[in-house]
Order: sequence, then structure tokens, then C-alpha cells
Amino acid sequence: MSEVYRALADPSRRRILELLREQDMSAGEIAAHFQLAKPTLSGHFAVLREAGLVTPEKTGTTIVYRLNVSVLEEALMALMDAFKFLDAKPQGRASAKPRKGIG
Amino acid sequence: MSEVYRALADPSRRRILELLREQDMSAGEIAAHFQLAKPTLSGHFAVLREAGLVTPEKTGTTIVYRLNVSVLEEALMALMDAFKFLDAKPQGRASAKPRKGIG
DNA sequence: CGCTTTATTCGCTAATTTGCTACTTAGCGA
DNA sequence: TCGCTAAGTAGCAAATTAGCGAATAAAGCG
Repeated sequence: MSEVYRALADPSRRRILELLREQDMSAGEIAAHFQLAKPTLSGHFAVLREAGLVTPEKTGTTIVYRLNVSVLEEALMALMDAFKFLDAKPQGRASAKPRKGIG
Repeated sequence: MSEVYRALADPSRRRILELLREQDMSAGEIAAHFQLAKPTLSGHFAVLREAGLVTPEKTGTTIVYRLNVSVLEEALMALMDAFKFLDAKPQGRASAKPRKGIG
């Protein structure tokens, strides 16, 4: 779970996720949207894979990346739950303990 | 907005936010929950302040930090919106463009 | 098999981040 | 003012990260 936050910390990786939100793309297609060298992007892909945020699918010589929405969704939901945005929020120096951690 | 992601990237800072979710706390009270040196925590507070995630309130010699829920909420909502979790999710190599960016 | 394409891995450097100790600032009380 | 406490700043070392070019792996094609 912690890898998800790490993955989201970098702007380039957030942009990659944004691109993949539009459509699945090969590593090369994604790289074409950046000024960075391909090995640099490949490193970003590795971080996103380790976080489970994207899934590679090899077809021939190209590797198509797909956004793994559920992982991102779970991470955000965990945060939402940890802070209970939807509840009444009793701010102040005394309140109940939250049920879950952040990660 | 980008500072929010950076702030969330560190486990200690997430833990601070978690503590502040329970109740407002002074810098010293927060520091008591960690093994880190106080200046180290002070640095984390600075990052959280710059991200707008916490608000300091000086009362005498102590500084009480309060969780700024709305900022965190906005960041998460922006992500939710960027990925439109609540819509039907047309995964595949052709879909509509999202309205907003991530960060 | 060679050649091309696609993507990753291998070193390596520069920048960033995290942590510390020492010092400074600010408030409070004797 | 002196002493004490709370918090932040300055400066530095260690670890991590992001970036690159070169080399490598794997697949398709002549």
C-alpha cells in the first residue's frame, strides 16, 4: 500500500496514470508524451508496476500498460476511510479513535 | 496541489496526519509518538504546512497543529474526479478524455 | 542467421530527501 | 534578568531518487 503513495509522489508518474486513464498505451506511446529518455520512463513504469497501479501486457515486441483502477481506488478509499470525510468531523482536542490506518 | 502528494509520500507524515485526525496536538505531543528527533519532526511539520494539510495555532510557547481536512479532501476528490471512479469505466484502447488533470 | 524494433537492465552522476546535533528564537515564571 | 521549556533554523552526512547513455533481451522479418 505504501508503494502507492510513493508512486503518486512523482509528477511524471501521475501524468502516466492520467494518460492511461484515457486509454491503454504501450511504453513507447507513453514515452512519446514526455521529454524524458526511455530508460527513465521504464524506471517509472517499474515503480507503477510495483505499486500495482499498472499492469503490463506483452503483445509481440510491445508492452501495453493498462491502468489498474481498483488499486488506486482502494488506496484513495483507505485514505477517505481513515479520515472519514463523510462523517461529522468532530475537530478539537478530544474525539474518537479512527478504525483504520493510512498506510 | 503537488505539495500534497509529496507530503503524503512519507510514512511519518502520514502518521502525523493520522494522529491529528484523532485530535489536535502540539508539536511536542506529536513528537512523543515518534522515535525521531524533534527537529526532524519540525521538518515534517513544515512540509505539511506548505502543503496546507495542517494549520499551526500558537498558544503561549506551544504550537498546536490542526488537521486541515478540506485540503486533503480536495486532493483526493481531484484524484477521484480525474479517474472518475464513480462512472462506468470504459477500459480499453479507446475512450473519452477526462476533464481534469491530477496535479 | 543478421537486422530492426521495442523495452528493459546496467552502471553512473546529480539532485532531493531524511535524519541528526548544535544553535537560535520566543514565551513564561521566579 | 536568569533559567526553563517549546519549537524552529542552520549545517552537515547518509540514503534515496531521477535522470542519462550504453548495453542487453526478446520478438518479428528479410
